[in-house]
Amino acid sequence: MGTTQLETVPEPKYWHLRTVLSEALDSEFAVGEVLPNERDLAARFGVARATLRQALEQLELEGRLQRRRGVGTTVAPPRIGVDVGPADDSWPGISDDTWHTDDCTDVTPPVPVVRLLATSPGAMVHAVRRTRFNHGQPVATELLYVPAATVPDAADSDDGATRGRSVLRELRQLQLEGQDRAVELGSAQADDARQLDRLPGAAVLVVTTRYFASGRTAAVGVSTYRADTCRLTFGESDPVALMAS
Amino acid sequence: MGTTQLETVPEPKYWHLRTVLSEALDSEFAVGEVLPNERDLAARFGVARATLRQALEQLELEGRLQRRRGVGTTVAPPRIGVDVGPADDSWPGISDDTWHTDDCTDVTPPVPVVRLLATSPGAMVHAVRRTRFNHGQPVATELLYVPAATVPDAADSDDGATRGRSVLRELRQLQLEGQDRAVELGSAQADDARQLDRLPGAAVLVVTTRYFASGRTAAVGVSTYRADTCRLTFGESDPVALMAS
DNA sequence: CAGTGGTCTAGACCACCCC
DNA sequence: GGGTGGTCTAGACCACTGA
Repeated sequence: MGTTQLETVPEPKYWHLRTVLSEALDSEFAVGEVLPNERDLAARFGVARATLRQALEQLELEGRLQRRRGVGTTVAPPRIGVDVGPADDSWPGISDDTWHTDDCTDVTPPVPVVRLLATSPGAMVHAVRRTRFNHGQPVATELLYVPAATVPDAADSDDGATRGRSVLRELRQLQLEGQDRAVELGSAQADDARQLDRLPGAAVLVVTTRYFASGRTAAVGVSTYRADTCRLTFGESDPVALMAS
Repeated sequence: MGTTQLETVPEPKYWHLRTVLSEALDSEFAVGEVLPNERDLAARFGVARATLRQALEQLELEGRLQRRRGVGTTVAPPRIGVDVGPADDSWPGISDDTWHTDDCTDVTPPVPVVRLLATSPGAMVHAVRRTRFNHGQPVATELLYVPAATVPDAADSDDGATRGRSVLRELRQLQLEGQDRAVELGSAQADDARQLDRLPGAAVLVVTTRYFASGRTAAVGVSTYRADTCRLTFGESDPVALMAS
């Protein structure tokens, strides 16, 4: 990549740097290739390391770069499209092996979830923790909140994962009447970050799903997707359009 | 909080700061209230200003804070939910006054859009630029790419906005056969940033919509939503569930 | 004008990975 | 080990806002 001069314009240096690097990535680097380290790059562009890092952070947020401590900065592959319904797999993860059930505990859900579930404050619900994999990499973690009233027959096994699967099995026996979703930006808490192989505070897309059954909100799922590597897709709203490549 | 780890893991200062500030926002501040300036806050917590800013950036990304140069840092209101279909308003913005048509030009669309439209590379298409408002504030900008073949009768007016409305009118006369969407994280380019009253590089949610008609992709919309203030909602997939508050 | 957040610098040390 | 990115500091100056 050429060491272009940074002319003095009203444009911030880090932003100009981002553009220059972005173009270099397009033309001179292959996916997976390792970039020079930050100190060298900063010297090459004649800026402080902090300024260079601002540009790299932008590019990482955009899914162009992947940085790993102790390893280096590499060119990221294009984002993977992960389907986030609403599709045929009405209940969460039915007929799908992309989700792995990790655990199930009984908790008092956070306030926003209580509002969606319309349970009484302080009431305990099942919380099934799952991880979604794609090409062997974890792309999302999820907490599925299921009031005990929704799944009266769920087994009370000792093993959390087994118990979680039992809750899910019960769920699928219900007639799903509808669902709705919301997507917003968040930052990964410590535990989510660890599961997603990211640092705390990493940008994530939070998908909140409400599942309706028996005329009320039967469950609420809060899924946390890596924002750098994922593009959330919402399937065709009409089956006609399946031909487009 | 009782559960201490066996070995106290060194949590980054900025992350701890984020947590402390977040709790303070919950308990001691009202929406719209102005925080102390960054230099004072940094001194109060005994950290460098850059470290404090890292914490503030997190909170701003999460939609908890709003910072404006020359003014100060204020407590942000809860995110507004903006509907992003697929709803009855099948074609973009039909029966909706939340969108304002700004302009219409003929361009050769960027490569990803060309791929979605399946037009020949280098072919010109109409590009309608619109802005979405919510409570008087701009929340999104959009570029709607419409191949000339889709809207043969669109007026060739001089005024860009009039021309854009003409293209949209033509669109709505077509039978919409379906649409699909994708959501991903991006950073605002200079012009989008200006329209959204943000700085370049601000985090945005990019919604890409394909509209299908006449057995092919009739239009592609690329909408850019402010990630700090918006929660994208996807309407009920079944009308049964309209009772939940 | 004074005060705010935004940008930038030149260092330092730490946590992690791999050889 | 030596090399990487991650955190942190203590300054400086700039761009913008509003009185």
